[in-house]
Amino acid sequence: MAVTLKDVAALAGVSRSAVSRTFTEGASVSAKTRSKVEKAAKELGYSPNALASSLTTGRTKLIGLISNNFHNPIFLEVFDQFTRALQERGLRPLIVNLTDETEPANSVRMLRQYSVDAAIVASSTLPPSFAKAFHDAGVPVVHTFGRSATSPEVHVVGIDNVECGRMAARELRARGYKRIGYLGGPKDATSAMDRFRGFMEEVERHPVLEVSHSFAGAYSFEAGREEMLRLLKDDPAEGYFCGDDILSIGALSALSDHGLKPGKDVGIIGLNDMEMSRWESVNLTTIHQPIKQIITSSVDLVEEMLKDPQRYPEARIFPCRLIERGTLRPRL
Amino acid sequence: MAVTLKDVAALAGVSRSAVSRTFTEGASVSAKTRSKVEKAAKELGYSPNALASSLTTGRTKLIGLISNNFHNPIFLEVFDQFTRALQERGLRPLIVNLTDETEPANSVRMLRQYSVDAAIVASSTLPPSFAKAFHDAGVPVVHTFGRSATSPEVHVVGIDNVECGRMAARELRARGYKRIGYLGGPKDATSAMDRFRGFMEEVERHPVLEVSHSFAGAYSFEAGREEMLRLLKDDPAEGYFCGDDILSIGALSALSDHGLKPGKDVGIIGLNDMEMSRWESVNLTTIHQPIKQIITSSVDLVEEMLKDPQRYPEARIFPCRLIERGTLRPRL
DNA sequence: CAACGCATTGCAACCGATTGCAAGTCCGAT
DNA sequence: ATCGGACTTGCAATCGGTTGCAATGCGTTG
Repeated sequence: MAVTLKDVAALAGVSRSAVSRTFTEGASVSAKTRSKVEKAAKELGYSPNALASSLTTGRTKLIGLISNNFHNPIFLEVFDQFTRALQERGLRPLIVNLTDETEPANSVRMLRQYSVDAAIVASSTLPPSFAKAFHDAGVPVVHTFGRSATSPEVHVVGIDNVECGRMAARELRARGYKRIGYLGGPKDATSAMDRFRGFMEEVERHPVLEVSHSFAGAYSFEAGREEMLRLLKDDPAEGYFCGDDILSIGALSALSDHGLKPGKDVGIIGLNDMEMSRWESVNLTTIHQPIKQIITSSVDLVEEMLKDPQRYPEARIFPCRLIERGTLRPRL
Repeated sequence: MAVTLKDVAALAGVSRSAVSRTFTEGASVSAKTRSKVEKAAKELGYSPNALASSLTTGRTKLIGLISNNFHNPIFLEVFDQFTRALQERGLRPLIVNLTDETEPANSVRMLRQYSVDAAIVASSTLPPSFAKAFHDAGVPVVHTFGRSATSPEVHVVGIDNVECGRMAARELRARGYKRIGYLGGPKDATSAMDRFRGFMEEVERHPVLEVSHSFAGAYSFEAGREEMLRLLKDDPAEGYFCGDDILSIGALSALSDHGLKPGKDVGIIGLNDMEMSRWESVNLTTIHQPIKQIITSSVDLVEEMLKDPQRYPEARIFPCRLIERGTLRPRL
């Protein structure tokens, strides 16, 4: 059915090796042979079978992209950036949607079956052990948005979530909020835990602050909204750090239900600075996470690993910064 | 490096064929051999190389998923559904992000290089000829969200955009809007054209209606907002059909800038019924497109094609329905 | 006990490419 | 005219599996 090396070789009147060589960078072929082959290839509409060649070269240019976050709009930006960045380098994203899986075994097996050159775990909720499983199975891996560590077991690219937690607490305090709350993502998400830890660290340095906390069921609008509705039934705090912009937006929706004005009646600070947070109707004060740089850097790292699979694990942590908008009252 | 058939065969003391056969459904192996092989395989942590086997079987279970719409939040839902549906059937999504490409040649070549079993073009903007290019190159293809036709050249799954345009016009008229407008997606998007056509068809049946139209630069929040800001400078219509929810949401943001209340001062009806449209702060009256059914049906169709590549092309068109929320005034 | 039939097994060719090696070609230099 | 060296080229083995075919072994039957 499909046109193969052999067909081209036959038409061009050369050996199969000659054809192979005209299609591989830096191989030794005369101009004459090359042009004969190219002519024949064009005539037949030949393009080399990447999978067959992977057998001998050991490279597929396939990169597993594993994620479990298909409900947070920020991930549309993430996918866009990742697929672009990979494509620009001639790499092909093979997607794994974890849905509710938290065990790496299946993904590891599947990606090994397809001989991916490397894997990217794009998730702020999965523990380091998840990414480690790929490493242990011999699949080079980068954990993007993973838990930062001073001595990581696998490559990690992302932000310092603990520091972000501190930053949020500092901001709330700087604006005179006394009774403050943390409204985090799922309790078992590493990012939710780390942000919480940093938040509490900072709070505890200032005994005057009164603190409460709760965890939403997911990083999603609905979860944020529901959690805030629940909080509003009791005795809500004056200002909240929501562990993610989409939670914040859910929370804002709950506030509006109760006729409360964000930034005036209740303070909200998010994290991510996603596109939507800039919308006038949202106008969320938030901590900016440099998504684009993180992703570019992740893919750079993937390329480095392809060159040197033994590369010593590295953590690339990017700084975050406050984006002042309308959901926190001004600094005192 | 990796464990191969041969290693397992050696350890189990059988031939390579025997190992291969224990891993292929319905092959003839005795229980004794099978258990020996399984034991050896487990011991070595063997799992078959899907790419190598694809060489002889001609099946990779790789499905190309091609899209150009990474800025419309609806596509997060789309990707989630697609990746899930494919995985459930043991198929693997290989993503192609078209960014700004509109020529199929590159994608076709790439997907052929990776011997995908089939391709799904998920786009409401690309013309039928785009999907046809895959078909012509011998890659079975389904065009999801593609232009519907009575005699399609390739499989199409989606909605009748012309009818949606009519429906929108009918609704605006039924609510007493006289000066109405179409605010569509990009001029060259098939969905934008078709919705416009239906809209105009219906309008022309009622000479009392005064109509205007314009096309946004993209299916995105920013584009919708900008277009509406531009319209508000002149002499805006009383009610608009926005070609997509995300355009509508952009438009709503522009209205709010001008202190205009949707549903009261200006009517807006969208199309898609994405998650966000249900948010209280949005509360968009819109035409629901049954995304989930469309995607499930698309993947079903892919499976059918794998069984019978010569399958006669088919259009599966799903009905849409109005979702009444707050951005259109009540029916007269 | 021999012959038969069937399930199981291994051999070897093949899928579409790459690559080390040895043979062949071409050229200029002596 | 001869030689040496640098390029080209094709052969054949290989990557990790699959599969048609023939051989083997087994139990059963007459």
